[in-house]
Amino acid sequence: MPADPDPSLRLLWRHVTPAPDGVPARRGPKQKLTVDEVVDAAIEIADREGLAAVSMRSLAKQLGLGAMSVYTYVPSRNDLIVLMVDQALGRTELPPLPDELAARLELIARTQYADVRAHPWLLEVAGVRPWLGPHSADRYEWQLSAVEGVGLDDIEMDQTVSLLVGFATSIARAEHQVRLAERESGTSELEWWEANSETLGELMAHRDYPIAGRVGSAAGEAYQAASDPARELEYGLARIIDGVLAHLGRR
Amino acid sequence: MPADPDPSLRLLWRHVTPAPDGVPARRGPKQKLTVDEVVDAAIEIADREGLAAVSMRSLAKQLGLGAMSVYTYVPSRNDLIVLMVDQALGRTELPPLPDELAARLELIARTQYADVRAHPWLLEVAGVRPWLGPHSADRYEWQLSAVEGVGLDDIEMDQTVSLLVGFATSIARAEHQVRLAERESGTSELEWWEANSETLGELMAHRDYPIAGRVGSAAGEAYQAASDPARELEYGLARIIDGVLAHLGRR
DNA sequence: ATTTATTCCATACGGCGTACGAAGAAGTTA
DNA sequence: TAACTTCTTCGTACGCCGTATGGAATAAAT
Repeated sequence: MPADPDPSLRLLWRHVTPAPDGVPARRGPKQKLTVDEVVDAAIEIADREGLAAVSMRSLAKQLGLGAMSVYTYVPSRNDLIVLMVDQALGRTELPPLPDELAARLELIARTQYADVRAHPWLLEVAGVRPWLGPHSADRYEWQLSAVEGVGLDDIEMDQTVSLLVGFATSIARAEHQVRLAERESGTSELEWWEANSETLGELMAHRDYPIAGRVGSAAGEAYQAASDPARELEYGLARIIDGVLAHLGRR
Repeated sequence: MPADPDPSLRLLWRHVTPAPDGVPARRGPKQKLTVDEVVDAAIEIADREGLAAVSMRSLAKQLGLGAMSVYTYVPSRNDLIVLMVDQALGRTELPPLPDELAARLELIARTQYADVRAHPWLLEVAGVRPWLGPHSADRYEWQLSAVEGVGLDDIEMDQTVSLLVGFATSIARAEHQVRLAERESGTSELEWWEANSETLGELMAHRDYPIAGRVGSAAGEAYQAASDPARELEYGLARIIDGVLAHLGRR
């Protein structure tokens, strides 16, 4: 006998299941809001101030509810986050797939990158079950369809999609870490460097970093910053696509 | 006039700087412990129970101190985490570099993967400044030396290292997410699937997922789990290395 | 009209990081 | 030696957090 199913699953798929039974006819007072409105409000806060700012109390205030009333819409904060993820993914329409395989691979990565940049708090989600909501499922189907029929076996299709998505996410994450640190500390990256580069140089002078020193300053000059995510995306994507195409060509 | 330098910087490099001035001769009572002992204890907790379990109170208890006494060693929890990162990275000796370029690229990724698996809480670190401690600097120098003199320009060297490290990290992260969810929810991945696969199947039946359905079950059979990080690492790494070599061959 | 299920919410509990200030220890100075 | 200064240790407290509990109001079912 399996344990009870996760309650958030039915909540996730609430829009695709028809009415659960003939007439629901709930008893008590009508709810003031819908689950969608609650989740949208949470997404709005997270977009603006990060996932940490989505507390049950702040969300309740935004909705004009008492703190505990949120729990009549959503069983817990973790479940709320699961709903936020799927709802946020549902906001972007999946673009049509181009004819060229390379362009399709690129599109998988760029779509992921764009979505994660639109909702950077997606990168802060941790400790919840892998998202298996309708919009994530739609997206996975779309991603797989981009590599269907090109000569990859089923496992390789999954791995290729993972590779592209994982890479795009890791670029966005590096970028996000900087913003997060800026928000937490209250000082911008530039201010931090101005305040600390002298000290850092003095400390590092006790050791020898010939290559890192040369590469670091070349990168600093080229980027006018410590890193340039956009260029890293271009470079890595080009290498990965080449690698996948070479793999197929070898068949 | 730049702002004051970050105090955690001097703490990070405390072992490579010589004595700050002739004789330190601090006044008050001697400290019972050293910063290294404090950071080691924090790493021990994090290795065992995750970064969230490293609270100032739990750490103090482990050290036999009052909660606030920890602040005489370390200015804040965030600074502690910065020290933990660099100290943990210093635990692994950087292996010698092989002769073959492909093997060197592989080693960069595998070393990163192994370290992050040894200290999974590294993946939970967020909102702190990019680590610029002595051990991270050593590692960056080592990584760059693996791609030095192979025909990449300085920027590409940095990007190649980023690509490999980012990819290895993203694999480890996918793996860690599962463990984290297991710890948070108290149910294993297998239990969750047994409890929910039926419900999930019923919900997904309302939509059509032809490719995802086929690929998902193929992957499930091959992996005996929802995913297989080890194989994803092999696959992705092979593609990336091919891509980088092709890039060089084109010169 | 009564019962029952449901919403909304006030209160409270045990956690968190850390600001503040008191007590005592170990150097420096008179 | 005595007074002063600086530093460590730590108890207390503040304002956050997620959420358990239970009471009042509401609407459907009986």
